[in-house]
Amino acid sequence: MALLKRPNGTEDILPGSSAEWQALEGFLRTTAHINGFEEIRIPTFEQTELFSRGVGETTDVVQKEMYTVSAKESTFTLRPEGTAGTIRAMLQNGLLNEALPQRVYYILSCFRHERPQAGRLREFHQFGVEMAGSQEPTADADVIFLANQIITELGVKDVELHINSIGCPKCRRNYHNALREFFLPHKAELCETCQERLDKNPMRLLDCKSPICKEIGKDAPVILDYLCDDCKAHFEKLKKHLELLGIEYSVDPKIVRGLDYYTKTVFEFVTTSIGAQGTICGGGRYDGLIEQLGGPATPALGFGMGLERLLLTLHNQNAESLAEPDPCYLYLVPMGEKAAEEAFRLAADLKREGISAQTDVMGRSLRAQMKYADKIGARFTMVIGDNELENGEAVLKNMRTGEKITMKLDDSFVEAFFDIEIADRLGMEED
RNA sequence: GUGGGUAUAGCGUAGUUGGUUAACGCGUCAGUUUGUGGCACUGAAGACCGUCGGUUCGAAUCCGACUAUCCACCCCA
Repeated sequence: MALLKRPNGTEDILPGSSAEWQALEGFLRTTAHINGFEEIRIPTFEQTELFSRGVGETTDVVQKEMYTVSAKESTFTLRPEGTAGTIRAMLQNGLLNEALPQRVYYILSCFRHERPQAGRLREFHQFGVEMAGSQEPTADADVIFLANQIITELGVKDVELHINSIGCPKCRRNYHNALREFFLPHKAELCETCQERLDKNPMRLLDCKSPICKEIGKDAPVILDYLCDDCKAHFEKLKKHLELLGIEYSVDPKIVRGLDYYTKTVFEFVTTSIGAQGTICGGGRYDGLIEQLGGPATPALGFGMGLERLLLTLHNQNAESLAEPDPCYLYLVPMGEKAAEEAFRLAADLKREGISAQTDVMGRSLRAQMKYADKIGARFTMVIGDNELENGEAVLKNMRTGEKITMKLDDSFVEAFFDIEIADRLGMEED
């Protein structure tokens, strides 16, 4: 039988690294909570229209990257991002009728049919937050603070925060016209994609990597000069608050987000450590989205953080692992039928008390059992044979130090071992 | 969707100008007298050399297609 393989662009997270994922997720949860965000959990698939309406009909994500599946009489789409579904859930459950602002976070996987590459998967995991109800730039600073706190406390290096304002629909229209006017005379010289972009989304021209387009675009008009007074003031106040919080940033007028819903503030945390896909975190304000999805006109903003990219960055920077798997604490080594029964029962007693304990299920010799205990990193072992059963005493061996102590095999055993485990854990922390 | 690189045991690799039983390290399993792991030693299992087709007396080796994978474009987290 041929072996079935996992689909292209997906990953298995194996026992060796799941501890690290758990640690990361735990850290994200507590940090989000400290910042006033509570978890929301939403379905993996939604009605396709939610994304075409929310993310934008013309975006690449909607046009060519969605996994749309039909089941029976309906068709659904696997979420390509978290914002649309989260806003939908908030509206459907009336969260915007509660005290504002509403702050929610989520950890979920997203699906996009792209060609996989470094830092880009077809199923990837995202931590994201959304804050709804405030139009104040302080809200923007509040959200960026959380992203910044996460990245700095994880010890990620070589990350820069880039911010920009792409204005409200009004200023953007003016800017688009200015851009078209600027580039039109050079249209023939532009690369093929840029010729298309000129029509579809002229702001993308500024982001092109082709040297010719770059050269032509050098003196192109800058969005920041086209912002209306309101958007300009918003951006200025955001910058002031970032400075107030001691968050370093640079203004990058070339940042353009590919999802249609963004307005005013957009930002990215970018690293150079993981190849071409260096955006670890991206987000911004989307004041029009909630209304677009049929809710009351409500300003909001949020960000998404790619967890694979985050871990990839930490690994490439040789950061200390976030967590090591917790080992087995006591491995019982029985010799003989009777002892095996006793060891089996004893291991169960330990497990009921929350102590991770194992014993032989392979029918192995003493020597082989000791080797196995060593390989799985067991902290302690204890051999139990006929002598031990008779004397009611057994020798506990510390596998790290080789130290041996004799313990009574009566009712006091579990409690006594519990104390030893605590002492060992404390000792480990000191190392 | 468009480029380019790569494809040999679970992992990492070797395989000389096509030539007979495809090699090595790590890992796995068993053992080195049922009384204590790490080191060492002995042995074993494990590969239709990515798939299909072609050239040839003969292909892991040359050619083609496909698939997977990696990197980049595009796009985004």
